[in-house]
Amino acid sequence: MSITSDLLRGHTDTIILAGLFTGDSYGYEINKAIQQKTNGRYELKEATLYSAFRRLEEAGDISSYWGDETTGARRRYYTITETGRETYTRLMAEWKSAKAMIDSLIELEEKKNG
Amino acid sequence: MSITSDLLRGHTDTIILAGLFTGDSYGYEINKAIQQKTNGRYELKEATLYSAFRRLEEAGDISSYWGDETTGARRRYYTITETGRETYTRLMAEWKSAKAMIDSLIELEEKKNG
DNA sequence: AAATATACCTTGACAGGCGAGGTATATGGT
DNA sequence: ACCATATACCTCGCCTGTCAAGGTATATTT
Repeated sequence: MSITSDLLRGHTDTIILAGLFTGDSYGYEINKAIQQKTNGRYELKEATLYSAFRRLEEAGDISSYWGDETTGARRRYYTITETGRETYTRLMAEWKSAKAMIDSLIELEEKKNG
Repeated sequence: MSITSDLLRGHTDTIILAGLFTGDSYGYEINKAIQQKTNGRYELKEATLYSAFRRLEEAGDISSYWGDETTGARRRYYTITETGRETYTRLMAEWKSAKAMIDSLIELEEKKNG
């Protein structure tokens, strides 16, 4: 397992929902976008990516359809649903509170003098 | 699984090392401190806590000894090692970079106009 | 012909978290 | 005397997300 993977764990769904928020996309493209945004420091492994799609579709957060490519490899496009937008909002809020919580738990406390 | 548990996953070791950084402590006390710091919003489950101790001791990040309580339940105290301090420093740095990375991946991008 | 890029998918294993259960000592209430 | 509660430790086995490894297919470049 790579260095950051344990810390990124649990954010996969949020990352995907964020990627779909402003428009439909497909797995390969979403992953390329992630690599670009992180300057190649992070990518979703394919198995992780596609199992996340399954999970999200089962939960009703996204829906999918086959693209009508006449050339090249076929693409399965994903759309974020209204439920998915709500999930995204909730996950964002949870992240903000988790972030503060983690910071307070792992930073060393100043010793209170006097 | 509780709401935040997936987001906290992977931080257990760092939290424990932070708790031991300024002095020896034992499982029950460390967990109480976590509950206090988070105003009861978070706690390490016992199974999680003790399996983390095993992991950290095996890795050489902490060492342990039995307290000499003459009354009450026995306590196993843990000490952070020099290796553990280095691990803590590394995990903190990783957290800072992961935090920035996650933020950039899950926040919605402003549409660039013109 | 072979390598590379695009694009999807499945299987099986691993690791961390955790529910459930167990052990033991001390205190306070009835 | 009995019970609940708090303190304090431990183990077993399951669940879930991640991922290495493998597979399929089309199109382009060398």
